[in-house]
Amino acid sequence: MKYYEIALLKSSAPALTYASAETLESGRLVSVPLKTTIKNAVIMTEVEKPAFETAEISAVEDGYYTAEQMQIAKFISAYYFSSFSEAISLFLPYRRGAFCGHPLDATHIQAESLSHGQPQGIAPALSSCQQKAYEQISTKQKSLLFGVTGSGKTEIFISLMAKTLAEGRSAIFLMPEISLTPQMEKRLKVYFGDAVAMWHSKITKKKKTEILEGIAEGRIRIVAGARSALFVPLRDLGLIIVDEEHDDSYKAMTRPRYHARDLAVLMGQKLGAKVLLASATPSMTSYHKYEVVRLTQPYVQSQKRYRFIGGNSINTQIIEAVKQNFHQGRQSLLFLPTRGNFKYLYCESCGQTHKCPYCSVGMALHRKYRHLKCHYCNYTESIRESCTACGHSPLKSERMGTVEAMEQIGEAIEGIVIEQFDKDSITTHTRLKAALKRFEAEESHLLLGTQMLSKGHDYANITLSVIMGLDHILGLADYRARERALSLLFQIAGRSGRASEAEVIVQTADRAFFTPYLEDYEVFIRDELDFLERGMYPPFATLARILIADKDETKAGKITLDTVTQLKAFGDIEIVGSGKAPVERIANKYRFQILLRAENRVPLLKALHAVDRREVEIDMDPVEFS
DNA sequence: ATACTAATATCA
DNA sequence: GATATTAGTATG
Repeated sequence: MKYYEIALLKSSAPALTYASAETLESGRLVSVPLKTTIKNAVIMTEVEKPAFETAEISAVEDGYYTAEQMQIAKFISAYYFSSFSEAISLFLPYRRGAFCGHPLDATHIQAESLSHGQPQGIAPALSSCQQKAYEQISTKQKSLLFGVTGSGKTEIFISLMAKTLAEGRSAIFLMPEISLTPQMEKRLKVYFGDAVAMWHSKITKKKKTEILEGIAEGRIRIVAGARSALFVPLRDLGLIIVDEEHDDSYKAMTRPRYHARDLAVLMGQKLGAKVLLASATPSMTSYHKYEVVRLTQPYVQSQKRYRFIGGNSINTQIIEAVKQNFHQGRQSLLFLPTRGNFKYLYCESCGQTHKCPYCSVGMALHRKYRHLKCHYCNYTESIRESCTACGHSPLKSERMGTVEAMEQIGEAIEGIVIEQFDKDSITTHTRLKAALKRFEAEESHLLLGTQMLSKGHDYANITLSVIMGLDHILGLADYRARERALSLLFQIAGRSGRASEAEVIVQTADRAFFTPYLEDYEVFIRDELDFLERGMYPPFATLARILIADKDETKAGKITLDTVTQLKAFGDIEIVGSGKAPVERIANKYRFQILLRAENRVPLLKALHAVDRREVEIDMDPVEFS
C-alpha cells in the first residue's frame, strides 16, 4: 500500500491522506470517498503511512494536471492566500487526446489542421507602423503594446497568433469582459476558423465539453475569452495576449483573489510562452515594469475637441449638444457611473440618506419598478415618500442615474431613440447584440450607460461623447482615483475612434486636472508614476488588504485589533491603516479592514502567513478598497 | 465544501 | 422538554 496526500477539487478543505495499491504521480486526477460521497481530487505527494486510519482511493481518473499547473497553483495558493485545492480548481486538467495519450507532436497538428481547409495562419497586411511594432514584440519574451484606440492593435494580435500557430504552438487571448467576446470572435474566426474557441463563464457546460475535446485532439489551438480562459489545457502554449491590460476586471474578487494579468506574465515565463499586454491606457505598474512598444499613429485619424462644463446633472448644455448632433443625423454617447434613476434619497431636514437595512449604503431609486434597491445586496423595498428618521417629506433624490438621464433627454429631444447600456438593461448576450445592432443600423441615436460603455471597440459613428460623474471617481479614497478617472475619460473618448471629428464634453469641477493630459496619456503616466513614487504606492511598494466581516460587530472589531497586534511584531511592514471598511456593513455583516504596505512582497507575505487566516480574508495587490 | 455534532434559540 | 435553527468542527 502507498499513501498520498490529495487536494479535493472545488473545496476549501485541507490536504487529506488516502491509500492506494497503485503508484500514482503528482497531478493525477482521482476520486476518493469522503464522508458519504465520492469527490474528485488530485494527487499531491506520496507520504509515509500515517498514524490514523486511511480510506482507499476509489478510482484513478484519466485526467491529470501537468507539473507546471501544479507549480503555478502552488504559487497562487501561497501568494494569494488560498488553499491549494482552491488554486488547482481554477485549472482544467489535461485529458488523453485522440493521439493515444502521447504528447501532441507539433508538426502533426499543423498538417492535420491545415488539411481541414480552414483559412488558418493567413495574417492580415500590416501598415509600416504595425509592422515595426510587430517586429519589436517578436524579439521580446514579454512586452506592453501601448496604442491609442483605432491604432490597429488587433491586426498585430492576429499576426502574432498566426505566427504562433505556424510554429505549431497555441495561444490564449484574454479580454476583461464577456461582453467583448462576440466582436473579437468574429474577427478571429475570419483568420483561424474552427481553431478558435471562445471561453468564459457564460459558455454552456455542453459547449465547454466540446471545446475541451477539440483542445485535446489539437483542433482548437486558440482560446479567447475572459479571465478563466487562462486556465484551459492547451498544449505547447506559445503566446498569451492580455488586451485592455489596465482593466481591474482582471483581478478576481473571490478566492483565489488572483490577478489574471500578473498570472499571465508568470505563466508565460514558466511555460516559455510570449506574453503581450496591450492597452490605450496602460496601468502604471505595467508601464513601469515591462518594455513598452508604442503604436503611436492612429490607424484612423480622429480629431477630438474637448469641452468642459460644470454642474452634476443633465443641463441645457448637454441637451443642446445632444440635440444638435441628433438633428445633424449623427450619433452620440453619454456616460455616467450610476444606474437607475438616482443613487440615493436624501432628507434635507435631518441630513440623513435612506439606507438599506442590511448594508451601510443608500438605496437607489428605480422608478420603473416602483422600488428602492440596494446595489450591494439587492434588497428591495417600496418607494418612501418621507424620511424614516424625522418624517420630513418630500425626500430629495441625489446623483442621477442612467434611467433618469434617459427620461430627461427623451422628454427634451423630440424623436430621439436612446439605447440604455448598463447591466440592468443588458442582461444577456442577445440583448447586448440587439442593442449594438440597432445602434449600428442607426435605429437608435444615443448610447447611454455606465462602465460597460467604456469597454469594447468602436461604435461606428459617434461624433459626440458626454462624460458625467467623473468627479465622483476622482473623489474616491483610492490611490488610483486619478488614474481611474483619466483612463475612463480616454476609454470613452476613444469610442468615437472612427469619426474624423468628434466632440467630447466632460462634466467636472476639476478641469485643471484633466487639461494637461488630454493630448497624450503618456504625459499623465510620467506625472502619475512620480506621484506614486513619492506616496510610496505600487509599483513602488506592495500593498495587501485584510478584510474582516462578521455579523457581530464587536467580534469583527476584536479580530481586527488582534490581527493588528500580531502584525505589529513585524518591523519591516507598515500598517497603513485599520478600522471600519468604507462600506461598514454589507448583507448584515460588519466589515473592518487593515491596509498593509511593504517595500516588496517578501516581508508582506512573511507577515501575512503568520496571521490566523480562518477569520480574515487576505487580498494581495488589492484594486478595490470599499 | 460538506456532513455531522454541539450549542443555542424557539416553542407548545 | 422537545424541536428548530445556528455555530463549530472534522473530514483521511
